[in-house]
Parts: sequence; C-alpha cells; structure tokens
Amino acid sequence: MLELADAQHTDRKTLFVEVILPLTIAINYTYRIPYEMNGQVEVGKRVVVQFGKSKIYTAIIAHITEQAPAKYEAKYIMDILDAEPIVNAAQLQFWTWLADYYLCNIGEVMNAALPSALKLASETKIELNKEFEIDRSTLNDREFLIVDALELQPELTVSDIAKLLGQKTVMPILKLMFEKNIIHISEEVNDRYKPRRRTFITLNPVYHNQDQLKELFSILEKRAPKQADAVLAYIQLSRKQKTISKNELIEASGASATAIKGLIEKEVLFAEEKTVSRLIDADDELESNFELSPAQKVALTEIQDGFTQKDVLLLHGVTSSGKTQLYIRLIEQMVNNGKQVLYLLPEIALTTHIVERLRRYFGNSIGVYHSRFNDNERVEVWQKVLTGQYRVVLGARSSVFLPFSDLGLIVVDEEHETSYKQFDPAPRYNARDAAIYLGNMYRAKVLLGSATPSMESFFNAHNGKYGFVQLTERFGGVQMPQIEVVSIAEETKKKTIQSHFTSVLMNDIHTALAAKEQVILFQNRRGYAPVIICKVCAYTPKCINCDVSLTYHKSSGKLHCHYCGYREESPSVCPACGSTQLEYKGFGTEKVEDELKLLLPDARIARMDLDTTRSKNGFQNILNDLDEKRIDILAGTQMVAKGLDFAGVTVIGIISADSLLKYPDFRANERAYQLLAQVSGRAGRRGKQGKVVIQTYDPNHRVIKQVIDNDYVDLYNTEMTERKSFKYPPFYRLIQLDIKHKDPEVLYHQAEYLAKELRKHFDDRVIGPEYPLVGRIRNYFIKSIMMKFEKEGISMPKVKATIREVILQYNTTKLSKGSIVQPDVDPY
DNA sequence: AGCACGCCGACT
DNA sequence: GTCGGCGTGCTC
Repeated sequence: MLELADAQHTDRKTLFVEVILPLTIAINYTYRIPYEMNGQVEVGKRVVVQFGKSKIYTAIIAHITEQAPAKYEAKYIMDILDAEPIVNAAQLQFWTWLADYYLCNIGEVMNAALPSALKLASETKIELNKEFEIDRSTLNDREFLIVDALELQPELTVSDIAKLLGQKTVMPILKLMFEKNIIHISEEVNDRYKPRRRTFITLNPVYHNQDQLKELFSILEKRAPKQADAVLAYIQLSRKQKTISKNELIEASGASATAIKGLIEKEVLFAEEKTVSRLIDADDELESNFELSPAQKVALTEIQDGFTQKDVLLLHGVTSSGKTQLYIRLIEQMVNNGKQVLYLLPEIALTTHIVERLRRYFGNSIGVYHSRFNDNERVEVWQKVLTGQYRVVLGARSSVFLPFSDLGLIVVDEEHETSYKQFDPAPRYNARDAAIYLGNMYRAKVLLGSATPSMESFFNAHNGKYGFVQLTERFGGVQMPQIEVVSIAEETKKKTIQSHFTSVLMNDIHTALAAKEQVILFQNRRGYAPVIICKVCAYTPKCINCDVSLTYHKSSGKLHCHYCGYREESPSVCPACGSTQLEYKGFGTEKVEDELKLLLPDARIARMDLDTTRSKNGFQNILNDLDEKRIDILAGTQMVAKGLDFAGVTVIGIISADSLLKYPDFRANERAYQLLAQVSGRAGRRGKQGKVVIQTYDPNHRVIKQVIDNDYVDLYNTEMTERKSFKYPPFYRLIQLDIKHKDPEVLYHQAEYLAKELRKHFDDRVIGPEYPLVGRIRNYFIKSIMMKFEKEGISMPKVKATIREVILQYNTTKLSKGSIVQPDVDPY
C-alpha cells in the first residue's frame, strides 16, 4: 500500500526540464513534462518541443528539476523520442566546455555534434530512401499515407507531413520510419568521397607449375605473342613486388589493354578490383603482421613510459618513419584492455584504404565517421559507438562529438593540420585541442603525431607540459629526395633562366619527361599576375571592398579579388590616365602554365588550383589524369602539397620559394617550413630517389636550410627567440569576432571599436584588430586580437568574462550584433 | 533559426 | 495612398 502511494506520488510530481535547442540562443529553455511521461524523463534523451509561434524542434534534456520557473508559464514538451539517452553526461560536459572555450552557444555545439537525422525539426526535409525496397504489407496506415505522398512529391517537410496526417506529433513516426530505412532525412549533399579503385592482376596458380607455364608459353608465342610478352612481364614484375596493378603491367610489358583482357578471359590471369590509398606510404607501411623496426620498438616503449607520466604526448616522426604502425600497436593494446579509441585524421587523409587496413586488425569493431558520409550512415556510427559496438573510431574533426563511454586513447594524426580547425559556422573549434580536453575528461591518453609539429605543440612538449618522443629514422628504405637550391638572381645574371624556369629545373624536367616520369611545379599563387601597374602614372587597380590589388586572371579575362571574390573587367588602358602601358607584375599558376607550354610545346601540362578544381569533380579529374599519365607536368598551388600520392612524380619544382618566405604573417616561417617539407615529400617513390628544385632569390634563407637538413628543432628555437624580440608575445590567443555587415568599412570600424574597448580592460595586451592573411584586408570575419597572460596572472575565465561583458555592451550600444568566437590554440 | 513588429523608399 | 525592404527583439 505504502509503495503504491509512493509511486502515485512520484507520478503526480510536476517535472520541468531544461533543454538545449539546436539554435543560436544564449540560454537553455525550460519546459514542463506531462505527468504520464514522468517515468521516461532522463538527461540526454531527445524531446520534441514547440518553440516560438509554430515551430517544432528536437531538443536535448540537459537538466531535470521540480522547480517551476517563476517568471513565466512553461510550455509542455510534446514528446520524448528516445527510450534510452542518445547523449551521455560526459558529452554534455564536453559541449558546455566547448561553448565556453570557443565563446559560442551550446545550441550551436549541439548543431555541430548531432547528425541532422537526430534533430528533426518542422522544416526538415524528408524523402524516400531509394535504395530500400518497401514492403507495403508491413506498413501501418500512417506510414502508408506518408510513403504514398512521397511518391507523388519526392520531398516533404515535417510540417507538411503533420498537415497530411492531421496531427501534430509526427516525429516518433518519422523516427521509426528512419530507423526502418524507409525514409531519408535530406541535408546538403556533400560530394561523396570517391575512393581510388585499381585493378590488380594475379597469375592463375595453375601456372606456378613450371611445366604448365612452359606449355602456356609455347601456345601463346605462336598465336598471341603480345599476350606472351604480358605474361613474361608479369613474372618479372612479381619477383620485385607483391602486388601488380593492371596499369603497371601494361606499362612494363608494352602490351595493350586488350591483350591483358584476353588473358583474363582465358583465365591465365585473374583481375581483382581493390580500393587503394591516395596517401603515400600507406601501402608499404601496413603489411599484415608487420614487425616493428628497432627504432620503432624504442619509440613504442618511450610512448608507453611517457604515458605513465603525462597524459598528452607529442610524437615527432619524420615522414615515412612508420608512425601509423605505432598507432596500431597502441590501439591494439587499448582495445585489448577493453577501452575505446578515437583516431583523428585531417579530412583529406580519410580514405577507405586506411580503414581496410585497420579492419584487418580490429574487425567489425572499427567505425568511420566523416562529413562526406550521408546522414543514415552517420547515425549508424553514432548508435554503434553509443552501444559500444565500435571500439575504434577513425574520423575527421567532428568525431570528437561521438558518444564515447570509456575512451582510453585519442590519436591525433598530422596534429599540425589546419583542417582540424572549423572556421565557418560556430562552434569554431579546433578538434586537436578539443581532443585534449576530451582526453582529460575520460582520463584517456592523447597522442599527437606529426612530421612537422605545430609551434604550440612543440612548445608544450619543450616545456614539459606534454611528453615528447622522436622517431628520426625512415622506415623501409624509402629515400629522402635530393634537394637543390637554385639562385634566381644568379641565373638571371648569367641569362640561363628562361621565363621563370632556371636551367637546373629545366634540365630536371627534361630528364623526367624523357624517362616518362611526371613533374609537379609549385607556385603559391593563383591567377596570372597579382598586380597590374600603369607605367605612366603608377595606378594599380584595387578591390573596392578589400583595398588589396586585384589579380589578373587570363582564363576569365577579369581582375579578381582573392579575398572577397569581387570581379571586374580587366582594363585595356589605364583607368586613371588612359595610358596603354599597363605592366603585369608578379606571376601565378596561370602564367607558369602558359609560359611552360611555350617552352615545352609537346608536354602535356595541366594546372591545379582553386580555379581549376572548383567544378564538381575538378579535383578528382585532375588526380585521375595524373594517375593515368595523361598529364606530364602539373602546375599548382598548395593543393598539391597535401599528402596525396602522385606515384609517377619524380621531380618537384618550387618556382619561387620567396612568396612563402615573405609572408606578412608572424607564423610565416613555420608555415613555409611545413609547406616546403610537404611539397618536397611528393618527390620520388620506392626505389627511385626524387629530386626537388627550390628556386629562390634568397638561397641562404634559414628556413630553406632547415628544410634541407630536416631540422625542425632549429626552426623552433630560432622562431622562439625571434618572437621574444618581436612586438608579439611568443603565442597569442586569437579572438575571432563574428560580426557581419555588408559594408566592409563599417565592419572595419566596428572591429577597431571593439579592440579599443578591450584595451580599456587589458591595455597593451590587446593586439589588433588584425585580419586573416594580409594586413589590410577587410574581410568577412575579422580576427582580432589577444593577449599575453604571462604577467599579472590574469586567469582565462576572467578574461573571457570581461570579453563577454564588452561584447554585451557593444551589442546594446547597437553598433552591431554578433557573437564572439574564439578559435585557435591555447598553449597555456 | 524563424517570425512579428516597425519604420522608411518606389510603386500598382 | 500601399507593398515590401531588412533592422530589432523574442521565443520557455
């Protein structure tokens, strides 16, 4: 009796929940729970709520209370969607931290964290899942109605469906249909990642028998000599390498594709299509059941020991030193201890290939999470992490939001990569830094790995905040490319330079082309000429928005602003004085391509920059052309540097290193080092040493020396000394102001005003406003500022509180609205 | 994020 | 005289 009374009492309790709405709102809102749902209320479950006049959203329960709000009447929640929480307490803590650290709203974090299928709202678009055969007999009336409607009109919103059914609560129905794979929650369609497929050839094992083989040859030589050649070439190749691709076989044998096809039809050869990596090294490093080299074994022990002292550890390993193998060993250990592992990779490095390799070790317990996966797939991964089915997750930055329960290790590969930083919508977080916090929360170990670590991580390792392990030895006999520095000034004097190409570079290009090898030329500038200047009156066309000189693009015949996208017709006479003597100064990839075509009319030359890859499959097409040897020389911007595998490339030419070395940015040297090292790394392949030609006016530049010597420590030391004597502190914190105004002039003044206000609180510790990239750009979002903490022990929370306050005042003075955001690295 | 309210410019 | 531009404020 007593128990029953108690239960009834609980049922009668009036419960309220604070919910997180997936919106840009500063606070959480409170809703009331209908009595009959009291038993189901739990933090982390999704609820359906009405917010505002007519809109319906999916929200997350953040807090449960019996306290009724004093100042307003709470609305009832409409529904509880989940039987079990889909977000755990740790995640909510993580979201709160992220919102605080990056100065944004928790709703924005929720938006970034949850796949859109988990946050149905009235405006969400629903469509049928085309890959799913619907068995109508299994549908109930309402489902039937929805499917019918969707067949007439392929896309309906949630509120359309509510109207159709004549009822308000449609979310649970849609949720179920989504889970049954009947419907798709549509979202912006990202280009899905297309893995590179290759056909591999193997010999029918029958012919491993010498007699059979001889017999085969005697037949083939008479009737199909080309096919005999191909088989011979196969046998020769198979002595050198384990896997032979169709392309390699065609190249080595000189036989045609039809000859090979004929052999496949006769079942002499077997063909098998496989996914291969676009990344270098992956193939060689990850043979199954690999053995660690002595150097790797030492490093592994050091990492394990390091983790007993420190929670975060930086692994500095030169390119091709086999870091991935170490990760695998560490992951194995963690998984054996029953812990979960998160393996973070920069966006571009996520290939199904690496997954396949890892699957070999971890079977079906490995999941992949990636923005190019569709929502159904993303939700699936989410659920499998939640239920603990996935023990290892390989993913891009957004995978820090997955519902881990007992994370033991986080690996952040290519730790320095800027793609870990989300720039555009809030939360403007850096997944590497977030991973460190995440690790701390779960008492998990964090391993940062890179061949060219970021300054701040190196700094932290140096100061003992992080542990530090080095791997200086290359794995498996891959040779470092030969780097030659050529003085442009000297060749100009000797008149041995043609256009922008020194004799040294031209010789190497000729050698490569003669050997049917490929060349990449790197020039860190798009367009044809970055500046036009009138020889008579010195007038230079500038962007009306940004105050920077406009770049001439020959392909469009227009002048482009590379910061805001503004375009205008290219003038034929000087707009100021009417003179026809317009000089095109400097050069970009277009000009490199153009002039090279004049010098080498027979070579197949292509260009890879933002302009040629903007179209849907532009990037992919160029890669494929390069792969299949339809391109001899590729001229490109930074894009060519990003870890992609250009197997046939043996020569790299850096047309002018000076644009890198003279970047007006205080992280210029660090970036120059990384870029030069990365570009250089593209040269050569297994068994063939690459050649890198660096053309420059400043052959003695210390960064060039550091790249040649592979001396990251020297780079770090000189940078730190220089920064100390510089007007900036060695590290500063960047506050990114998310102010949007159409008039850049206004925007600029707003940023200045804010910096001035902040200076009232922080004096000279505020630097700025500063703009992304070049000094005078008035860009869409403005980066301001900050500040030195070394002295006076101002705590970060206090700083943040003050910034909030200033922004708040700023908002109320109606100069602007806009939220504050704070990205970048906090090494303190 | 939506949506309403409200105040100034070019139109049937 | 209105229609409609977007600036501002509010949503439990």
